[in-house]
Amino acid sequence: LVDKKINVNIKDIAKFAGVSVTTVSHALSGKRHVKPETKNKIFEIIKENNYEPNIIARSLSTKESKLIGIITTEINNEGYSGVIEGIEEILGPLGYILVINSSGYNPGKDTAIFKKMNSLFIDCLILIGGPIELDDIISYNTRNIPLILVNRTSSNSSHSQIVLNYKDSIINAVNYLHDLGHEDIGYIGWVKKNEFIPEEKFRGYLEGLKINNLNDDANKIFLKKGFIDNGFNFGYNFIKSLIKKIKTTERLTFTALVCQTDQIALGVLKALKESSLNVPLDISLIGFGGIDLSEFSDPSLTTMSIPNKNMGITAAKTFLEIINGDDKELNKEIIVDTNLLVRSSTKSKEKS
Amino acid sequence: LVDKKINVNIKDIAKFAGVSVTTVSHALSGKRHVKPETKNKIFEIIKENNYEPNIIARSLSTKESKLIGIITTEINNEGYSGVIEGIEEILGPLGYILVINSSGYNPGKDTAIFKKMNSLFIDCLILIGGPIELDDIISYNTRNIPLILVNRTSSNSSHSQIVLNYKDSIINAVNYLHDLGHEDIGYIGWVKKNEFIPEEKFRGYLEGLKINNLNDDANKIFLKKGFIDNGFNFGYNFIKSLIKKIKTTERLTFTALVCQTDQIALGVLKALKESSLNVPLDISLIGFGGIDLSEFSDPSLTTMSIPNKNMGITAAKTFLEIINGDDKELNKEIIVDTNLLVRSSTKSKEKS
DNA sequence: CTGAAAGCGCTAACAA
DNA sequence: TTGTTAGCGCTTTCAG
Repeated sequence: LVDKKINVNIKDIAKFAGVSVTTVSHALSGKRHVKPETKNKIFEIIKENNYEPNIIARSLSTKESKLIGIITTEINNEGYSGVIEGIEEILGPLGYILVINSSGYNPGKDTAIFKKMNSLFIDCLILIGGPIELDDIISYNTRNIPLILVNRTSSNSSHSQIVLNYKDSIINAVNYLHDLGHEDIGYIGWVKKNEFIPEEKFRGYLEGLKINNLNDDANKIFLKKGFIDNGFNFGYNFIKSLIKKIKTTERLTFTALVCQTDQIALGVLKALKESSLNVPLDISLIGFGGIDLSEFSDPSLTTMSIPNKNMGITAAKTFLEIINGDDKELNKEIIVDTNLLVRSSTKSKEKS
Repeated sequence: LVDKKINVNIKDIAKFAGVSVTTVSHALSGKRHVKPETKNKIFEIIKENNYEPNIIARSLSTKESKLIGIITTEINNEGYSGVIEGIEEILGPLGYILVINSSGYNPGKDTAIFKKMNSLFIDCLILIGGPIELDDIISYNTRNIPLILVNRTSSNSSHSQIVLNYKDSIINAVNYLHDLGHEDIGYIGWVKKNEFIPEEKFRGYLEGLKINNLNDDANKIFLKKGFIDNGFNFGYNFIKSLIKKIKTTERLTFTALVCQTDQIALGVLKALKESSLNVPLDISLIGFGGIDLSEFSDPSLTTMSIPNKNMGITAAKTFLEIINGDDKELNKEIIVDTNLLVRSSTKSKEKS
């Protein structure tokens, strides 16, 4: 199907300009001086013929590609596409092209993708989300390109990472609720082995309680063991069955609830409303993420917002620093903070 | 920085196996018979050495790449990343890798990106969103790869397209509102020269009125000329100033409003609520898109939902049909329908 | 059933 | 300031 007929190539340009391919190559790259007149003529001919250097051939020769590999657990994820947007904002204008594949949550899939991308001579691999395990990928990194993790951590140290301060973020959330006068602060979420982020958030909750001289109480902690694939439903169903169980709504063990994600918070919100519980009058709710949705729910959600696009920008800049910098430091770690967005799902608890 | 040290290559494998590179190549591609024992030995050695064929070198030779180029106006767009998700779901398991760049709304940028991607020997270009203009891209398609448009149309015919039935969708929306008893159905949105989709939607509105024997009334049509960069704000501000102008809310010219996008609808909704107008009691609202947000607003939004992921899946399958099919048809057109999602922002108008 | 060798379009070492 | 040429890792024609 595809025609084998090719575009005009460097040899053609050289011929038209009456110079050697080397000269054309150097006129293009600027890696050695070319007489201005020659250069001008070459560029003229390039323009005339709409010549575009062949990236593939160049890469085969240089083992570099101006390609940025991105492996993400899911592409259709507001936060992750925000990160990608940030990466592209910085690297796009510099001529980089993004090569993207998603690994789902299948173990080993990311490694398989990376092997392929490696053979594309990508200049950098950015991993967005995913498990702690990274050894395989590192072992296949035969060209020692920079590895940058976003929303993903690893015990291994031969990579850089842009990481949210999950623990402190949740501590801030607890502080904020306590400042509002809440003493009975609950937590809803999930944890899973080898999933760093949920664990870290929960740790923040416990630490936040301690800091505020509050006791952790199993009756206020709703922690599912294992992965949740739909936060909305999880939050919604959880509250529904909780309320069913306690029959009378008087007996809720908490006046404020820290939700591991905005999605969970929104599900919780919906269920509470359906049970005629008012947010924030009866229950204060705080989410995590700052997804678009959180602004438009009713009431709008107070949340710890993640600067996704900025994290992408930071990842891109980190890459540039690594390849341009003097130190060639390969394992930078950059901590990013969330912002507390105070909206309408939290309220001070005055009556006691 | 990057080590020039390379991976094990086909020559190494050939040497280890005691055969020629040709044989290894053919064992891999299956394009000519290789003695089973030889084949087994080759695969054994490949496995032992974690050999991964170099895509770059292969592409340079074959002018094909197993790369799918995607150019989109914006990557961080719920609908578009839904499309991309669908594409990847089909093509990922087949070994394709996505190469993505966004053009913003800069004229000509898509062409520049395509020239680059073309030199990467992408096997297919999928364009998600963007203007009608396509001639430049087509003229640079020197390898005659399939061009597939999603959420984008063009007068040119040397491409395939997956296109929503915008007009009929809006007609359905109008029908639905009329069935609910509404006679005063308004429209809010924008149009712009060379932007097919907004125009087509508006046309659907006018046609819907006609079908239902309703008159189009300039007082019910709120159409901004020119691009809107924030639908929420547009809808919100528009209603705010409208209500300010008419002073008394009694004099709204419509009892139901067709909104060009969900974003606009949500902005309108917010403004109406702030003016103590009840949706759907006072005003019925219908959106377009079916974005996540639309489900969680209060009231939840009745909307014509776009099957984004399915459109991506359809685009991917169209590509496969083109390259595998017998007819090699290069200009398929596939029409996709929206679904009317009846939720809580619309209500029958009984009193008159 | 298998190999040798040319060639894809570019870069860069070496030479001038 | 410029050119010659080998080579990147693969596919494929032609020849056995």
